[in-house]
Amino acid sequence: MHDEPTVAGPSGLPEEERDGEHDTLKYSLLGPSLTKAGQDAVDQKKVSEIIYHASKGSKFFNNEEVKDRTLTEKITRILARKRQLERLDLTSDIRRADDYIAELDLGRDLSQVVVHLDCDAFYAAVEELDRPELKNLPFAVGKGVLTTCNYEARKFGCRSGMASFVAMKLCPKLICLPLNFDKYSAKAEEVRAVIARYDPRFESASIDEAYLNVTEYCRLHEQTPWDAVAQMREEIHETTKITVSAGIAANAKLAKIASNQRKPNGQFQIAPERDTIMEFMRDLPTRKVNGVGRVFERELDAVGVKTCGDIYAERGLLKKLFGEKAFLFLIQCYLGLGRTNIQPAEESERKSVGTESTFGDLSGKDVLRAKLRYSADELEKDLERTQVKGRTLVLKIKLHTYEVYTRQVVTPFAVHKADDLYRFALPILAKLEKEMGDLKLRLMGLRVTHLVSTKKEGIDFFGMHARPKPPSESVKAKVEDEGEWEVWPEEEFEEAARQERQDEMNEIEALSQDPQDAVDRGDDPPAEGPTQPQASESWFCPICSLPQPANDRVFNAHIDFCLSKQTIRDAVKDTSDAMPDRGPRKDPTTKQPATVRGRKRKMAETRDRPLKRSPFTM
DNA sequence: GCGGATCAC
DNA sequence: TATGGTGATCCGC
Repeated sequence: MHDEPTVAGPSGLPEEERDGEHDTLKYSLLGPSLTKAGQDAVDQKKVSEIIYHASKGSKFFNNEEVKDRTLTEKITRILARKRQLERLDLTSDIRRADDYIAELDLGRDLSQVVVHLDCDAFYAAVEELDRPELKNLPFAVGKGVLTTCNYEARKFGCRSGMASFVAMKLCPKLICLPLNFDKYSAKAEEVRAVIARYDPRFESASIDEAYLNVTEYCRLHEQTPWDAVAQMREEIHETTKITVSAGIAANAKLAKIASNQRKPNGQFQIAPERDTIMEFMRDLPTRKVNGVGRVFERELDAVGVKTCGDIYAERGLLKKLFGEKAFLFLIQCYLGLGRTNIQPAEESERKSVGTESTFGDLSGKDVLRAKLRYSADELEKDLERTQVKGRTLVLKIKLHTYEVYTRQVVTPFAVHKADDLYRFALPILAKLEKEMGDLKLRLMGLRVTHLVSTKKEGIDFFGMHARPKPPSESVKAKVEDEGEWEVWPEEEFEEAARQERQDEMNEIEALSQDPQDAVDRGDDPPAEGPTQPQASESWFCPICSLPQPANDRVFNAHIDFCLSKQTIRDAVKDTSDAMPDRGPRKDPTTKQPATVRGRKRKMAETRDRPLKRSPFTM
């Protein structure tokens, strides 16, 4: 682990006394999965050196260096603030912290038995079932970057998230397999079928992790949690040939930590007693807690908090150093508190859908537009699967230097068609090109947020047709009291949706007769004088090619106005001129048939999709 | 609300 | 030679 004395990183010396300029960087380069199992017997110092020298000089490395320096500076500021605070009277902060601690401790719930299940090296384990000859060979899943690797490979220091070529330096015989998501999903379903017998309301945390509340199960079967979990693990292994590790505790946070203690193929219980829990947390490195990553670990380490027990001594400072949320989170770590309500993910919880892809360094306006078009096409597919559209569109780019930028626009209507995604994202890209000169990119991505459902019908697992959900109230109003189980007629739905979109366009047209009107409606304070386009500091609208003032709001207002003047077809034609080597596109107003396959995929995804929870809140 | 940063897996 | 994709949250502005 990282407390190996010879390894760089949070340990030993206080942040400011550490001499080796690259110690923190070397620690960082070890990757985010240090807490994962299988590394205990590995010489981390040696691994660190190999990674460091394999990476040195690369653009990736240079960017990591920059990030490391930035973090070091931030930590310097944190320490300065800490010294400043320590000269002040903190008794009231300490009292407030103590009040909060007392309140939480009083409400501590030890009545529930929560289990965290984690499949061991899941993707690798699934691959191994198909190819038993891999059993005792070091191998990994994932090209370019390892998604996971088996324990044989971990002996060499290989880890998930590691670049393949680095892993090959550590383990020249490493075999890298391509990903087979469908296979893993299918196997995950098998595992879930078993665990559902122990808690039908289990919660999928990811494809290979789940939380269960087995309180009821243990009561009904008069079984101890330990025995019930041992039996469940045995049953999972027998029926799926997959081994899982488990943590048993009074809440999700502790169960998660516990499941890491006896990996692989083991289980660990933290008794539901206050003193046992406090004792366990006292010596637990902060990094073991879900929500504390490499950065927060370093920051905490710098202020003298290495374990959860160390949090108490600094309780009067933490809020001012790290903010309210982090303070509350840390106090809960100190006390070993976490949520106890375990429940299945709900469909409605999704907040965004996006795609991104990495390619070799690319530049050139046309090439980048082709990439943007590709992103739009990919996103359209995902939006169809997930049955949503979004009112905000986010463009993400990563320069060849690994610097990341995101820019977003609020679209005049909720978008999901590739043509719309492309058209509304294009001005953002054009703007970035204006801002930063010709871009050389290694990644581009698109995401929509502020989602609106486009679900036409719900089909439950018995094939029954549930009441459809129209795209909005305005469309819904057009239909009389439809039956509870009636299917929304496809054509009528499409027509209504089309009409709604046209209405929205018309509304924009009406509101934007003069771009200045749109500007005036913005919530910027009124300018001193009317904003006139200034040729010297202007951008060019990618649609009408006229110069526009270099002001975000004005520019966006103009884009809205400009787009609203055009028919969709015109805009498509317009953009396709800048797009060589692309085949004919379908008419964007044409109805897309909802395929049976699409629906099946959607349902599978809905079940697979984990419920994302903030580790900072209960 | 936006953009950067962090985190999990 | 070469370092991922998806989604969420938090913070500072």
